[in-house]
Amino acid sequence: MSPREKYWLGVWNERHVFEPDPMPGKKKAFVTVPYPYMNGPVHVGTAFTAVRVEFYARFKRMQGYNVLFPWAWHWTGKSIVGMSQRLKKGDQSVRRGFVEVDGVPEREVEKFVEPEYLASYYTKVSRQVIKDTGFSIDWRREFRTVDPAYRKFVEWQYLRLRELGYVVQGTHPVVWCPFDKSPTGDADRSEGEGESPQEFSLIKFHLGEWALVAATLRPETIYGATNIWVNPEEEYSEARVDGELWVVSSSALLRLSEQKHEVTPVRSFKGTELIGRYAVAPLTDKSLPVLPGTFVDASFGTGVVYSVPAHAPYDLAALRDIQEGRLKAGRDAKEMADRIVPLPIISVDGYSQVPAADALRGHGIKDSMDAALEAATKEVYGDEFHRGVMTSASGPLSGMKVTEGKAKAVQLLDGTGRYGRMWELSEKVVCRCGTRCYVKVLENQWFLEYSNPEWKAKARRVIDKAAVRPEDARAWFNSTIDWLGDWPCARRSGMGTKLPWDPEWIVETLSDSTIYMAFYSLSKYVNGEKIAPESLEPELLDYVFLGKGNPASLSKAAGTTEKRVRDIHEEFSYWYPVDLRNSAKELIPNHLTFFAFHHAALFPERNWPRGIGVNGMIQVEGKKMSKSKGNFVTWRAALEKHGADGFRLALALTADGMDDADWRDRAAEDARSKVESVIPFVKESLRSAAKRDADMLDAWLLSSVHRRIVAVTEAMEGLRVRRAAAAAFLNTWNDIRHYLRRSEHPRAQTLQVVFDAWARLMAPFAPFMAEDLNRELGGKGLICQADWPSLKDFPVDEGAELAEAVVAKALEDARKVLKVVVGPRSKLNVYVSSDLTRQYFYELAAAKQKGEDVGQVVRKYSSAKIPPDRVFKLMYEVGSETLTKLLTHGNFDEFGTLDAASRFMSDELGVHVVVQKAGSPGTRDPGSRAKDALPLKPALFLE
RNA sequence: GCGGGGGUCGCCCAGCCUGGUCAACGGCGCGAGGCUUAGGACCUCGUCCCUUAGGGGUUCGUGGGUUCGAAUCCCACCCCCCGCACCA
Repeated sequence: MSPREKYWLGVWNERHVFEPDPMPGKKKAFVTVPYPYMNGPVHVGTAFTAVRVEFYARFKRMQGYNVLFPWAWHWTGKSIVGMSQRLKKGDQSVRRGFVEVDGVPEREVEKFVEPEYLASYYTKVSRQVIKDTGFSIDWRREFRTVDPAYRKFVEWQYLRLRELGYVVQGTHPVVWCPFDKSPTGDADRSEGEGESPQEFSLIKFHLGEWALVAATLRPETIYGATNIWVNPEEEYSEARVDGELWVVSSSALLRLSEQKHEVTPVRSFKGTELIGRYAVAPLTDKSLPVLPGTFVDASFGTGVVYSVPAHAPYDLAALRDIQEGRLKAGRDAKEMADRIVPLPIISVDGYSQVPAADALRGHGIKDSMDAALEAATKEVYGDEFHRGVMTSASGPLSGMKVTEGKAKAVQLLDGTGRYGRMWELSEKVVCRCGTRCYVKVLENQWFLEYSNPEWKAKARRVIDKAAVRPEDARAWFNSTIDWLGDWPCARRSGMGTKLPWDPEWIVETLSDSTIYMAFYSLSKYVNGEKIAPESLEPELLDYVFLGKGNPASLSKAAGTTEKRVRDIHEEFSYWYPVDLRNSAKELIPNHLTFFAFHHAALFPERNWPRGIGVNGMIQVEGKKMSKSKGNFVTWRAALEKHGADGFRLALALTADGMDDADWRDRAAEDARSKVESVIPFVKESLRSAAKRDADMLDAWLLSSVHRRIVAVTEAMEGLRVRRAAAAAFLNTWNDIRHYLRRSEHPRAQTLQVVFDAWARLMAPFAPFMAEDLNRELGGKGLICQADWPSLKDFPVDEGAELAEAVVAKALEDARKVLKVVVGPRSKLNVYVSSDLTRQYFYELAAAKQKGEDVGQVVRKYSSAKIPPDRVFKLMYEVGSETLTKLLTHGNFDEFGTLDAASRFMSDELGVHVVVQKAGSPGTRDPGSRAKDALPLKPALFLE
């Protein structure tokens, strides 16, 4: 950190400039960003989202608002615990992540086996980097989501939600890790991302007194079944399942019992025992031989598969393995296999009668261990499912589409009593902890009932009433509200708050983060030890957040004063509702929508959020940022490399709205050098400035600054941060540069007021430099507490703007001419239009604009010898804005303007520029061009 | 598949809502010049094609349409990114 940065941080801190308390009567802005999850250090992505709120906070403060921007840390959840456990187990990749990516010293990593330590370490380093970046945060309100007071707050919230009937219990299949004893979401998996529980059909084949149970996704193919596969190497079990005697793989028993089936094992045996026996299929009553299939995975489904060689590439390949002797089978089994021919029951365009055979050929598959079988299977299943038709060989299904046949088959099978269901994953899923996952049916799971139509309607009204920035995001919110179903809001493991009425369950991490912005009012008192966490009983919180109950008796129960309790309620009432909550767009489908739902449920309408901001995701050098790709950029690393102001400005300039940002080192360096050259530029400019009266050019600069102030203000209100920063920094700078170049003697007083405004415009983005600049300019006090530039000090001067536009246009035309003309170029004659032409132009343009008869005007000025088309064309060319300015400033002195600028134009063009007025006596006009001059379009002639 | 956002002159990107001032802002890169002992930084000019007078031609994913006029409006299509849940 540079000494300058350190200095200003110290000043802001000493003067408590970012520690607001309620100021009744003063307008307020309460702005928030989701607390970051502390399983790692904050990174450039966190910064990109948070800095938008930081800019907005500083902007609003300068506009005279009492601004509260608080911060907190998310510890709730199982990821922190999971990482800690993996480290403990000796997982080197986790360790490397800590050390190499996050930059944690070895001696600290040792202590990360304690999850709380891990989180507290990252909290410590993250807090410091946010402070060093100069965020205008009120740290008095900081908390962690595992703090006792916060737990009390979450308990209160869930008690009230349950009373409202929004928390309900239900049963649900989940991907389950038996080691963690917890559902395993996508992020928790090392294998099998995107897999979710699928419902398989169970079909029972009679084998003596047993039901040999096969699992399938294609029950309609029962009509094409030719045999049954079991893996001779695997262990199978006889067991009583839901009152019947089943035979399935031993591993399937566990899964069945986890899926609410009543399972009592009887005995187990090797798969070989089943080989060569016959089992009877339902519906067709065919006796099918049981054959050895080494491709059968016992830990998938029931470990029993019925074979449909016409339509399943695996089955056909395995059958041929036996028939052609690649797989050793017993003599009986071999004979049984030899008698089997594929039995087609589905026809598909583009395939022969036996699609499986086509697929084997097409993929060059030789045996049942071929890796290409996976793809071949997908292909055949897909085509059959979408385009297949059941043939007459499929009995009652014949003529149906496959999709219909499937439903019909289920119905028929169910009627025989030889049908069941089982949840399964179609691909292998492995938990980060290394354990293979399966589907468990969770009972008595607690849900937030987001499917409730009344709740949905209310949430929708929250969004309708809120300002959503950018506006495009609103449609996404609305479709999310429609789509959202019940959300499991509690789980068994990880850090967090227990459900008060069912302490087996811990409130899930997204579900405890919905209305916590309200807690920032209270946390100030808790941190200041003005109220004890254990006294925060639900009734007291009802008063704090809802104004319900009697503060006198509540304060007594809480062991504090009535005034204290009233103060806390006042604090909440002052700051709430949230004026802006900003997050990255991937939080729309969950957090931000939950935020709307819960406010709708718990708070009266006046406390619903007023503003929601959404930004894009961040990429690094054009690629998605990830720890494994090695392009992970921590906030700390970026800050140290580019300095606080450079880092902030670079983030500001990288993207707007919901667009994804691209973090480029080069761009950040550029931003830094821009910030750093501001003050030298200002000093140098002031040194060469002169004391003189204001002229047209000074008026122009003030007018331009007026436009910039408007642009920055509007962009900031709309959270168009990139646009705002570009206008504040770059465009304003360009205006000043133009002024300096254009003016022979830049005026000190003009520069002083312009620089003063410029410093303020830049202050939200580059606060350190802005403070320095403010001091350099002799400003008293702190710029972060100064007023936003006032438009009154920068009057619009259309005449001056018009004058500059005319000069710029003349220069542009002259450059074009100089570019194409070869030949003499020592002198450029510029002819301003004559009074007659000018009068003609004005009247014609005015007539055209008003839609009046132009012919009359043309006839009146026929002596000007200018075709009206030229005038109309020019009108378009200059644009309605400039044209209107011209027509309303009838006394605009074009000749005077250009004549005064002739020296400047000579310098710019490198030729001597002579400005003359057409029609005045003694005009030198060797090319006889003067007559062609029009207002805003002087004629040119090069000699 | 469903939902959301996008495809602009080498690259990044503005413009699109409210059609004409759009060959199209700004930044990067590149070229020329200035400054400097030199380099860097900084400043100026140029950077679709053609053009010996400010002009012309062809462009804004593709194909149609509306209009005197379309990057901007309408329709169809193609392509890219993101989300799709027990997870922060």
